[in-house]
Amino acid sequence: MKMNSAFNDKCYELLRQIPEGMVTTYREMARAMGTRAWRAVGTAMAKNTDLVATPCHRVIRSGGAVGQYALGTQKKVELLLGEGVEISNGKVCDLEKYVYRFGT
DNA sequence: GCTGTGACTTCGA
DNA sequence: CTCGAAGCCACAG
Repeated sequence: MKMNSAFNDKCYELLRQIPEGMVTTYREMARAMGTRAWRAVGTAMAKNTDLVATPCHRVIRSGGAVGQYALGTQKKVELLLGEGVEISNGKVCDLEKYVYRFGT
Protein backbone atom coordinates (compact mmCIF):
# COMPACT_ATOMS: atom_id res chain seq x y z
CA MET A 1 0.00 0.00 0.00
CA LYS A 2 1.26 3.39 -0.75
CA MET A 3 0.63 6.70 0.87
CA ASN A 4 -2.24 8.47 -0.80
CA SER A 5 -2.62 12.11 -0.03
CA ALA A 6 -6.07 13.66 0.13
CA PHE A 7 -5.65 15.29 -3.26
CA ASN A 8 -4.20 12.16 -4.75
CA ASP A 9 -6.92 9.99 -3.25
CA LYS A 10 -9.59 12.28 -4.66
CA CYS A 11 -8.16 11.90 -8.11
CA TYR A 12 -8.31 8.13 -7.89
CA GLU A 13 -11.86 8.27 -6.61
CA LEU A 14 -12.96 10.33 -9.56
CA LEU A 15 -11.12 7.98 -11.88
CA ARG A 16 -13.13 5.07 -10.59
CA GLN A 17 -16.33 6.97 -11.24
CA ILE A 18 -15.60 6.87 -14.93
CA PRO A 19 -17.56 4.08 -16.60
CA GLU A 20 -16.11 1.94 -19.35
CA GLY A 21 -16.04 3.44 -22.81
CA MET A 22 -15.67 6.91 -21.33
CA VAL A 23 -12.79 9.16 -20.46
CA THR A 24 -12.12 12.31 -18.50
CA THR A 25 -9.84 15.27 -18.77
CA TYR A 26 -7.38 16.55 -16.21
CA ARG A 27 -9.17 19.86 -16.22
CA GLU A 28 -12.58 18.35 -15.49
CA MET A 29 -11.16 16.34 -12.63
CA ALA A 30 -9.57 19.38 -11.08
CA ARG A 31 -12.84 21.25 -11.53
CA ALA A 32 -14.83 18.42 -9.95
CA MET A 33 -12.42 18.53 -7.07
CA GLY A 34 -12.91 22.21 -6.67
CA THR A 35 -9.30 23.00 -7.50
CA ARG A 36 -7.26 24.11 -10.48
CA ALA A 37 -4.39 21.77 -9.98
CA TRP A 38 -4.68 19.80 -13.22
CA ARG A 39 -0.91 19.93 -13.11
CA ALA A 40 -0.87 18.26 -9.74
CA VAL A 41 -3.38 15.71 -11.04
CA GLY A 42 -0.99 14.67 -13.76
CA THR A 43 1.83 14.65 -11.25
CA ALA A 44 -0.21 12.41 -8.98
CA MET A 45 -1.02 10.09 -11.86
CA ALA A 46 2.62 9.96 -12.77
CA LYS A 47 3.45 8.70 -9.30
CA ASN A 48 0.42 6.43 -9.36
CA THR A 49 1.31 2.83 -8.77
CA ASP A 50 -2.25 1.52 -8.68
CA LEU A 51 -2.54 1.33 -12.42
CA VAL A 52 -5.00 -1.53 -12.07
CA ALA A 53 -6.95 0.01 -9.20
CA THR A 54 -6.83 3.38 -10.89
CA PRO A 55 -7.79 3.47 -14.58
CA CYS A 56 -5.54 6.43 -15.22
CA HIS A 57 -5.54 5.41 -18.86
CA ARG A 58 -9.04 6.86 -19.04
CA VAL A 59 -7.66 10.27 -18.30
CA ILE A 60 -6.90 12.41 -21.32
CA ARG A 61 -6.09 15.99 -22.09
CA SER A 62 -8.66 18.74 -22.54
CA GLY A 63 -7.66 19.11 -26.18
CA GLY A 64 -8.70 15.53 -26.91
CA ALA A 65 -5.23 14.08 -26.91
CA VAL A 66 -4.92 10.93 -24.84
CA GLY A 67 -1.92 12.42 -23.12
CA GLN A 68 0.78 10.26 -21.57
CA TYR A 69 0.67 6.91 -19.86
CA ALA A 70 2.95 4.91 -17.63
CA LEU A 71 2.93 1.98 -20.04
CA GLY A 72 3.12 4.24 -23.07
CA THR A 73 0.74 6.52 -24.90
CA GLN A 74 0.23 3.96 -27.64
CA LYS A 75 -0.83 1.38 -25.05
CA LYS A 76 -3.22 3.86 -23.54
CA VAL A 77 -4.84 4.46 -26.92
CA GLU A 78 -5.29 0.77 -27.54
CA LEU A 79 -6.85 0.33 -24.12
CA LEU A 80 -9.35 3.10 -24.81
CA LEU A 81 -10.08 1.63 -28.22
CA GLY A 82 -10.80 -1.65 -26.47
CA GLU A 83 -13.35 0.14 -24.31
CA GLY A 84 -15.13 1.54 -27.31
CA VAL A 85 -13.54 4.98 -27.47
CA GLU A 86 -12.81 6.02 -31.02
CA ILE A 87 -9.36 7.51 -31.29
CA SER A 88 -7.65 8.92 -34.33
CA ASN A 89 -3.95 9.65 -34.51
CA GLY A 90 -3.72 9.53 -30.73
CA LYS A 91 -6.62 11.94 -30.35
CA VAL A 92 -10.24 11.28 -29.44
CA CYS A 93 -12.59 11.83 -32.38
CA ASP A 94 -15.58 13.01 -30.32
CA LEU A 95 -14.20 14.16 -27.01
CA GLU A 96 -17.46 15.67 -25.84
CA LYS A 97 -19.08 12.35 -26.59
CA TYR A 98 -16.65 10.25 -24.56
CA VAL A 99 -15.62 12.69 -21.84
CA TYR A 100 -17.26 11.92 -18.51
CA ARG A 101 -18.28 15.01 -16.58
CA PHE A 102 -18.70 14.83 -12.83
CA GLY A 103 -22.08 16.00 -11.61
CA THR A 104 -23.20 17.20 -15.02
C1' DG B 1 10.94 26.11 4.46
C1' DC B 2 12.26 27.02 -0.30
C1' DT B 3 13.26 25.33 -5.05
C1' DG B 4 12.47 22.29 -8.79
C1' DT B 5 9.80 19.40 -11.51
C1' DG B 6 5.67 17.53 -13.96
C1' DA B 7 1.05 12.21 -17.43
C1' DC B 8 -1.28 20.01 -18.20
C1' DT B 9 -3.80 24.42 -20.03
C1' DT B 10 -4.30 28.49 -22.55
C1' DC B 11 -3.09 32.59 -25.03
C1' DG B 12 0.00 34.75 -28.48
C1' DA B 13 2.85 35.13 -32.75
C1' DC C 1 -2.56 25.88 -38.76
C1' DT C 2 1.83 25.14 -36.03
C1' DC C 3 5.19 26.51 -32.65
C1' DG C 4 6.42 29.03 -28.23
C1' DA C 5 6.16 30.87 -23.76
C1' DA C 6 3.84 31.67 -19.43
C1' DG C 7 0.88 30.04 -15.71
C1' DC C 8 -1.02 27.00 -12.47
C1' DC C 9 -1.13 23.66 -8.17
C1' DA C 10 0.65 19.82 -5.53
C1' DC C 11 4.43 16.73 -4.30
C1' DA C 12 9.42 15.41 -3.86
C1' DG C 13 14.17 16.71 -2.75
